[in-house]
Amino acid sequence: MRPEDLRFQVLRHLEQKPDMTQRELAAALGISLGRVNYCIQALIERGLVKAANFRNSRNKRAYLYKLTPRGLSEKAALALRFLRRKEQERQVLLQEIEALRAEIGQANHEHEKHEQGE
Amino acid sequence: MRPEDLRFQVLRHLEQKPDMTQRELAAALGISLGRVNYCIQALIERGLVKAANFRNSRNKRAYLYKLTPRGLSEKAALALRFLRRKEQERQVLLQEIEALRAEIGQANHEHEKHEQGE
DNA sequence: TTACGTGTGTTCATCAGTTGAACGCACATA
DNA sequence: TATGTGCGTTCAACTGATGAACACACGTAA
Repeated sequence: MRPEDLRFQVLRHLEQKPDMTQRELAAALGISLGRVNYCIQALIERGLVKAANFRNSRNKRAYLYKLTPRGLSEKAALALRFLRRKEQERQVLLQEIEALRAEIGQANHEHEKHEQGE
Repeated sequence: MRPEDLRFQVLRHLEQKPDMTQRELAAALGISLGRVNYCIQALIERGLVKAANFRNSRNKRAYLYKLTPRGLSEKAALALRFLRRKEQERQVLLQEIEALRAEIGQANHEHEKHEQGE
């Protein structure tokens, strides 16, 4: 997972559920705790996320990770780029698949017809 | 790139062009020379590829990498698995894309209509 | 109050994977 | 012979990810 994609996914999750712990994020994204921590620190450093105290004002731990206005717009921009890239990846994949089918000599395009149509 | 995918791509290239050098393979696959060497050694070890002397019988270098019968069948099996996985990846990608579109709120399905149809 | 358990963010030694510069070798050529 | 070229091979060094261990701030119960 690219750093850019990771930032996007973290922003995405935190917007919908700001009280996620770093461990929960790590599990949800399938990466390590250390990497999540590193990513969140970067987001805070950039001013895209603000760590608000949770439960008790003097508690330095157990944060609420709230997206700042800049964080929201950054997340929207990342979403669009992410989407565009995924669309392109899907197109590339189609070409690879067709090349493979031709190479294998299988005429099993019937598979596609059972997928969700386009 | 997964080790399995790398083995497949190497077999694929060598079948079509057994006189490729390791440097050419590295460039074609976008990976390092060392990794190609490691992969080819593994293929030879498994008996999927045989390194035949090229140009001159006493020359230990400049091999022809010929696929053995086992190499051919292994390559065919890998191709099928590779294809199946790519198809699945493409399906997953479609779901991600649609989820993103819903999240972004864009109704730009028109994009698809310009792609190669299914 | 005190002591303990729990869950948090943080740190960092360790590891697995990759790289490509450097090397030894076998030619072709002069 | 001497030199240049291109090959496969090696491996020290780099990169990025990991998760065990840690310090801390609570809640809870003795």
